[in-house]
Amino acid sequence: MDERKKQILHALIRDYVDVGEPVGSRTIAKKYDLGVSPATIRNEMSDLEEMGFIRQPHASAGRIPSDKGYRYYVDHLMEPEEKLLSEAEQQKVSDFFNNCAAEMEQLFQQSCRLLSSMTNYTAMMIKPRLSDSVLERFKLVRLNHNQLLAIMITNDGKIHNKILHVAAGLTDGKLAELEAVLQQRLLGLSLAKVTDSVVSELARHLLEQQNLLRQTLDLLQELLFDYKNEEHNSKPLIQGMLNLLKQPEFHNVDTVRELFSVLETDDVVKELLAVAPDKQRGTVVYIGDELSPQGMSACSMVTTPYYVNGEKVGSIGVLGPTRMPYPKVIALVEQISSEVTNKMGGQAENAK
Amino acid sequence: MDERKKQILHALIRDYVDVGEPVGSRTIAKKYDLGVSPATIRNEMSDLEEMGFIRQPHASAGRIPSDKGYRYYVDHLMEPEEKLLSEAEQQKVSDFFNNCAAEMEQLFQQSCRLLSSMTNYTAMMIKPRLSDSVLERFKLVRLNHNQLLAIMITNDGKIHNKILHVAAGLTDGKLAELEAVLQQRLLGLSLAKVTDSVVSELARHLLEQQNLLRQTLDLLQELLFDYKNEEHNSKPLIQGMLNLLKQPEFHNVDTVRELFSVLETDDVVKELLAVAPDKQRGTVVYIGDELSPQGMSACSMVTTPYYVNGEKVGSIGVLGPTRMPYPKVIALVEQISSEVTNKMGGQAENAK
DNA sequence: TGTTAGCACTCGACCTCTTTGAGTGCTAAA
DNA sequence: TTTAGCACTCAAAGAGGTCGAGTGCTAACA
Repeated sequence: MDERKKQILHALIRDYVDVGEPVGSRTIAKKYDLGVSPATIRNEMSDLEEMGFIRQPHASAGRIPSDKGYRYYVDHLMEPEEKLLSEAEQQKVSDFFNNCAAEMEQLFQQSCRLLSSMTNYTAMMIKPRLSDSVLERFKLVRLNHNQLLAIMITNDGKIHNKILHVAAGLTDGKLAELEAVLQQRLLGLSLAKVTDSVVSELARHLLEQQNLLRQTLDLLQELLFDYKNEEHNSKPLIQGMLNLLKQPEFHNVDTVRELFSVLETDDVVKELLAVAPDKQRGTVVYIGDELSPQGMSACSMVTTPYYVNGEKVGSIGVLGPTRMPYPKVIALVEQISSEVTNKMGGQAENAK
Repeated sequence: MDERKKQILHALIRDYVDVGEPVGSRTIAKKYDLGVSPATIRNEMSDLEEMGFIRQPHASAGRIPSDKGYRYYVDHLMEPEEKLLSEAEQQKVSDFFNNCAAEMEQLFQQSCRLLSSMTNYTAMMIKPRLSDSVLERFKLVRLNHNQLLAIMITNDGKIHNKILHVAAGLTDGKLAELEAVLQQRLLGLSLAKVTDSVVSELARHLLEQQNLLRQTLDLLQELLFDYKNEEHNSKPLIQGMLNLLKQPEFHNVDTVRELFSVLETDDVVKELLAVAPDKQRGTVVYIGDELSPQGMSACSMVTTPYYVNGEKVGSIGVLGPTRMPYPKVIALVEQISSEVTNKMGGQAENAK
């Protein structure tokens, strides 16, 4: 892979991403002046094709990058200055985060929407796992003789409730004791750490010292059960699916249907977003067939994690056609993810 | 509009809904035996076209129903027996509602999904307005010296929270008094009725008798503010947009994009669903251009309200192409809405 | 007067054929 | 090793032709 081949591949990809049509040798010679004639470029392109970096949609057409070509571009060819956001974009992002909602749930939604509108692709995000959030307050409030309201406040500022049915014999005094014990044992733990084992240890403790009913324990189990499953929370946010319809790649309804069906099964998206941060530090780009699920081979995905206290708690990403301006998209995703990280960090401080 | 014309229109619509292609005079003569020749039917169809009930997509094609034709069909031609659900469908619906989730939010989502999967169209629903739900419990819990947790439980079983910041001077005693007054004045009122006027009347009362700070009032205002706006709650549920892609009417990506954009702006959908129950008792069918927003003229919508304690609290409906089997869809929508009504009634009883 | 048969006519769908032009690969010369 | 020149390929777009479903009209019939 000599220098000139690199230049040609780079030029070809830039042009194709821009225009969306197969690029011929003449075009490259004219637009990007490499100091050689189209014929030379043709020879080089022939080599590049043999190496698998580009291909011809049909015999008498120009070349388009293959997945492998994009991969090489992303790994070796992209230049730092391509990644810069324009003045206006920079402005738009920081404006948004200066004025955005304080509430977490809304922040997530709106960040996602911003990302999708600025890239014109589909943005997706997994929210921090609930089980990572730390229990900051725990309250038991009596509603009436046999109903109790359990309140948990976590460090992300969320308030969780559950109505518990209790045996009639629970006096106010015992209730207060119970609350105190629970507070002592559970506060400061992440919901994940409030595992069954902690709960059951607590059970022994309560049974011996406080002489409280086993039933209370079952209730606690029940209370935490939802958050272990955390079905509703783990559903990824997806914004701007319609943007994809604007792309010429998706002008065929069947393709669209296939792709959207995949997106609708949240699991797939979740896996894609979730796997990324564990495997590798920072931003990950999936190109074409690297997206395992069927029906997405015409797509690429750029994802990056965001952090709270230095720990990866979720990811945010963009799904678009393989023919996407990778540097721009990567820059945007990273910019927004870092803003989210900031906001989350700030928010978490405030709540403490 | 003589009897034979009606028969021909009826036959034409049934056939077109079934097959999806323009219907010719020969087809009608063969399939539905009206005892007359194609020529006669041609003459009648010519009249029907002049009257605006049917039209020709192009000169040498068969006829298809116009919006007006569907309208006439829905208003005068549909026969009760067309509306019957099959054994299997009936079974599916009742099975679903026997095993469905107890929680409201899930019930709504799942009902919507059921409706969309059984019709193969898009189902949509507006949830009961929060401001209609009645305040059943009200609690103030102190978190620390300057934070208060306000808890409201409404008769739909929902728990609402808000953290309030209070002046440091609020003693436990005053807090209890405050809670008592608020309980006395607010319980049993719908959130809508807890209007600014009630709040401000309460303000006077508190200021005079309890000598509590104006600040507390502001907090209460703030507390209720969310529920008056109730942004998040009023967002309509939409399920099965992808189903529409299966319809031949939506094989053109531009049409799809236009339609989906309309659906994405919740307001439009909300209005459609919301207007229905006020205007008229029971099920409403919008056909083609009767759906005011641009980009939906190829669609029809069937909506019907559901009730709690005899009052309309929301609606559920189906959006599909104008070429839809109206009787079936109407029957399904009504069936499911009545099941939802049942469930809601039952649920409301339990919560009390 | 209403109904029917017959027939000419229309027009989209589909097929084939041709033209056009962008782009290549190859060869021979610089 | 690079370049110019040229023959070749192939999709896209357009033109022409056939087919068939379906109509409208007219004249005959009950």
